[in-house]
Amino acid sequence: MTLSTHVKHLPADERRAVTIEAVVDLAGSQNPSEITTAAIAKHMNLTQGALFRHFPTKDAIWQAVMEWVAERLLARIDCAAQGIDSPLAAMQAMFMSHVEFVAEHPGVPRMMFGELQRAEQTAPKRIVQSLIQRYAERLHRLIEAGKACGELPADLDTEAAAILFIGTIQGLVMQSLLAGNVERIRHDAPRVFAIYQRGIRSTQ
Amino acid sequence: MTLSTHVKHLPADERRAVTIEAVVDLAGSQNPSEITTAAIAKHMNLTQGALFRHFPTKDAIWQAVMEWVAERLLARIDCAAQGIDSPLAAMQAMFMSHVEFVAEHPGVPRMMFGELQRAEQTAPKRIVQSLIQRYAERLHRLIEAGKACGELPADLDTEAAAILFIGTIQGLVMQSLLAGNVERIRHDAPRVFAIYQRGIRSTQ
DNA sequence: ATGATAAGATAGTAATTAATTACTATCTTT
DNA sequence: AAAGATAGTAATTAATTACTATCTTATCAT
Repeated sequence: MTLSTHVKHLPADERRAVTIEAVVDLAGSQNPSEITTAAIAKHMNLTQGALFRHFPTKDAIWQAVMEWVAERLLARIDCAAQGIDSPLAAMQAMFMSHVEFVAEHPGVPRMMFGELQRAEQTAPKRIVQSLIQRYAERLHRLIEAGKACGELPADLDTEAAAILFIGTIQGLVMQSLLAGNVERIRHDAPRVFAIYQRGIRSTQ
Repeated sequence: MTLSTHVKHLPADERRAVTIEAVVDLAGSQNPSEITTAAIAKHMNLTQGALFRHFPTKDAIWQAVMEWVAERLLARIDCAAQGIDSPLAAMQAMFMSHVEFVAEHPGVPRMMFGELQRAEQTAPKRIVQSLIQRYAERLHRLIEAGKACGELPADLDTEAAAILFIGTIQGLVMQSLLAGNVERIRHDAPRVFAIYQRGIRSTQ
């Protein structure tokens, strides 16, 4: 009975999880700002109105999605960097795991960029801001550690290096949007990171 | 009389120019995908319906805006690089003039990114794609010239270097969206470019 | 001056959107 | 097995959207 394909009537928390999954999925193939509640519902075989049994507003859906993204992305990069002694190697592991995350969920960076663009200070926008801040903190710490152990030059501009780290991934995303090909990200990432790495390592 | 502040009843081509200006302006302070024809008209002291005297559809407005952007941006970077013998110095001049353009019109990179995100192949999206392709061509030529004259290492990954060049600017834009401060771009640009430059110059 | 015409205002339309409603089906607990 | 709680449906709402039809006004060549 429970094994039957009758997957309607999910418990509320599962339904919310499925909703988040649907939004992340949709954002991978269409402009996040054009995702309607009707489209979300259709993608998960539900009626549009039923969504509002689980979320009070559409903004609350976006909030839940961005919370999911923030939690998962930070967990991924933390896990990737864990146990790596060399700060530079840890940064590379962070970069690659971030890129892998983006390749699995290409809608993620577009959703984040889309939220940042909003003029009003909405809840989802604040979540993205805090995510990027926490991300930058991790980078700052690693870069400073790299200076301390001599892997990175002491006069390296920490803030600029962090900005460029994130921008590098944005560049890869833009390239994949241009080519209409998500797979490219995985292919280009090591090549682009190699240049970034030389940029922060080289003295003078 | 013509000197009076009564600037209603503009000739059609001037009205179109003012419309483009209004859209570029609005995109600097709000999500481009949320710019309505009513908002455009209000920003230029016109009624919403009057816009359609000069553009057949809203998409035609975006098309005109993106044509304006493509023309101006390419002209700016071409002008900046002109007469500079050193390819590396020319790239730096391109970068700085691009950043200056973005700082003057912060809506531009967001409009471009927004257009690229659209799933359908619209006219404005095609214009953006062609703009970035032409941009990348110029970068490829400069990088190859840099290799030829010995300013850049022969084994530098040209394509990756071009991707990173554009991504670097995207990173600056994202930072300004985070901080809600456009001025930051001008301040951060030289610092970030310095790292990029070391990345493409350094061998191994 | 005056009439032709280009440009703008006003007041619509149809379609789409997020959200709400009344009602029904299903699960869970006693 | 009855009863209450939870989840879903289908239809409808008000607001917003791009776009249009009709009337009015300004501009300019003659």
